[in-house]
Amino acid sequence: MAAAAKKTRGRQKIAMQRIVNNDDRMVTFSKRRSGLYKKANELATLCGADVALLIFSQAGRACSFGSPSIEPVAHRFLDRPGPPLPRFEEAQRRAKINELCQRHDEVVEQVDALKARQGDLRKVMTWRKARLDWWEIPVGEMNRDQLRVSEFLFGEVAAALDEKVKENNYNNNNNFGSSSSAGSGANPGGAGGSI
Amino acid sequence: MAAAAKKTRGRQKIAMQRIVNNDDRMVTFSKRRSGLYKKANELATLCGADVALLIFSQAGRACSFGSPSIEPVAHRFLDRPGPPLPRFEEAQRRAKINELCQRHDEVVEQVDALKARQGDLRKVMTWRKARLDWWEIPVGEMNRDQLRVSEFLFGEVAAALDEKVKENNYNNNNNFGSSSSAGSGANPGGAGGSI
DNA sequence: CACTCTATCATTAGGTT
DNA sequence: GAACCTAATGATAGAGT
Repeated sequence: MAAAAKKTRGRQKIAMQRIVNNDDRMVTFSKRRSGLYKKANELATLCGADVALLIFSQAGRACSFGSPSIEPVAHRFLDRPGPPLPRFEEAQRRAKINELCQRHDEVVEQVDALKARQGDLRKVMTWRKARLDWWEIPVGEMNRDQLRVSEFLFGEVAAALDEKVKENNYNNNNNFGSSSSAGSGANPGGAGGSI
Repeated sequence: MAAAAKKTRGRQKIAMQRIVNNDDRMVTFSKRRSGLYKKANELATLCGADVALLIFSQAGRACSFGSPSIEPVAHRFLDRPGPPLPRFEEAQRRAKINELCQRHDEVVEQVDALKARQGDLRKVMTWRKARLDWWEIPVGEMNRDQLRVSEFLFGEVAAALDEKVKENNYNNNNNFGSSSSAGSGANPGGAGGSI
């Protein structure tokens, strides 16, 4: 019988040298940067390591990834040898992030399971309702942990939103998941939110 | 003819959580660190980017990779000259935001797909559109309800925890937090453990 | 430890929408 | 750009040396 025509050529080997075509290079940069973040996060998660990753695109745009975060790790390296940093709060924060990531993965697994079973929407609705109820708890009735969660999350959200709004002033792309920084184009003077 | 016995089991999937066994964890650390270096180098080569990678093993050993080298890239990131932007906090905050938002969007995506498969596509689209609109509103102009919604959206992953633990009771047994983080079973009731 | 081997899993180049 | 797809390439877990 006739061989079925392949739909795509699949992944092709590329030479390990600068990609000449601008579009291809930018696409590859974006894809591989995400891949690098993922790998870095996996290393931190699996091995309990602290990882900081700084990237400057060829255009000069700064991107970063850090576990637990950029600054402590970077300074820990740059300031060596020096007085050891107090690590208690860092550990605390990192534990939060890590557990959040772990639980996120569990959520993904659960969702996959639900998809596989096809048709148990009730659980999802229950799940979402429960989440809503959680945030409906009056502040006065929150316990200490809940308050801490609220403060932490909302502080981050507010900051991120603020940054995002600035970006939207000159860029239609308001995808919140983008890891791009504000970039130099938005703030010629450098006074803005660019890293 | 008789099938030859397989010599090895090949690569096996592992859970994305801290590797408990010390030897395995160290081996994985070494292997993946090398892999990360290679990936970072490929990103720098293919895309002409400057990359700095700092790693502290759990034992506190410092490792680094840099293209062209560590210190210039790191300082370029940490020491922004001139403009009044010595805000390291922003950098670390952004790193966390990016990571969390990417993961958040992934989960949202899963839920969207699930709902769409149920035939409720219209609601999903409406919801997503509304969600996009939120980002257009400056934080300072948000009313309390909008802030609460933003908080909810961002905290979706974290807030799912409790329900997730419950669901695990009849699906499969997950034991995360085997090391540093708080155990899951310890706080079944309500947002108890830290994020 | 570092390196090999191999089967398997994960990532991604190149398209398409 | 981002999301999705497919077919390859690439990375690596586990075991052995």
